[in-house]
Amino acid sequence: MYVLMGRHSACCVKQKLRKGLWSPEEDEKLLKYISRFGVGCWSSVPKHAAGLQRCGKSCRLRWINYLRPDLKRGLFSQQEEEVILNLHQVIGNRWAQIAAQLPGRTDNEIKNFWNSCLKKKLIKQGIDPNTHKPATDKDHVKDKNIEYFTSSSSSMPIAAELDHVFHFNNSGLMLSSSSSSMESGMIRDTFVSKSFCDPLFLVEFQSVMDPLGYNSNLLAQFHQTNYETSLPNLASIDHPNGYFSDHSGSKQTTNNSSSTTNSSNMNTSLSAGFQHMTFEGEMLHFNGINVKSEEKCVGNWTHNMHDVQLNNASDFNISLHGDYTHVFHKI
DNA sequence: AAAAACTGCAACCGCCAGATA
DNA sequence: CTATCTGGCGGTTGCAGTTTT
Repeated sequence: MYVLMGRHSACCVKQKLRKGLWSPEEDEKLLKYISRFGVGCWSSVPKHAAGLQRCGKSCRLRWINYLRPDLKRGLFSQQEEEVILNLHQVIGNRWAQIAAQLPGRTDNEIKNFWNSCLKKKLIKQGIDPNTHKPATDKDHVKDKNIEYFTSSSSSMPIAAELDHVFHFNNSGLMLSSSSSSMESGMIRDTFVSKSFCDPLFLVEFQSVMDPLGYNSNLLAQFHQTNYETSLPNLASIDHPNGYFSDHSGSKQTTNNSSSTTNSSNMNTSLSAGFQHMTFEGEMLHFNGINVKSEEKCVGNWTHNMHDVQLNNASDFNISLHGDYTHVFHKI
């Protein structure tokens, strides 16, 4: 007989298992089972957990969303909220991946928080929660340097790319940059790959965000360039988790000397997308050149665009919190 | 005070991909 | 190679508690 696998309702009906809210007794039975057999084969739970009339799928969910000892619970902090907002802007409703960046939070919890709170908050602020752009501003986003892409296979929001997109590999180091000719699907695939889930890449946007989630400094900077007609999508500026863009490939002629296209001259462009991140490693790849930090980079970086300065043709500094400077050398 | 509307959240649904037989 | 099994994920539902009318 054909059984629709993976269908919770079908298996529950077939096995005459309980549904609905879990009782404390059931929780206890599940905990007992897990402490004895560990987390693993959920389908065997109903067999081995004495008296627990729940299907494996239900048990798994209960454990992940409620019983797991490392769950944080409680209200989301401002920092967590910002992480969610920024990640959602870039990767959309990929709750599991967002949850991977927030220790102690579950995808379900984040999803609920988004649907019940954050979404409404954005709408209230006149921001389309799908695109993270002003709700009335749907048609303006297009110029030669900014391309927005949409997904044909999911409800992911629009994200933006500029001329270069940088990636990290699984060990947390940046691997390569990609030009704007890159297929948008490739960008997304890269971005949502395993490296993205690396906890080392926890990104926090806490220092210079305005309440809308946009960095007003960056916004201003952005408008100083030739992008006057386009409101920057945060995704194009503050790419979290080892992903950021610059606009070095554009033919800009602003009075800002830092906005030229020379690969060694990357301060403004770099900082525009490189604002606050956590990563580990020494080797990075910026703007088509390899750079090596003077020391191993571990921990959070918080800086704003003004803290990045070019020393000479091959070195640049990033000041951390204004009192510590991280030096990079071209190699 | 009672009913209606709203809200938050736990849990279910159904699809999918990878593993295994 | 195909069918089956399993776990994972995002979308959705339904319930209980709270707020509003």
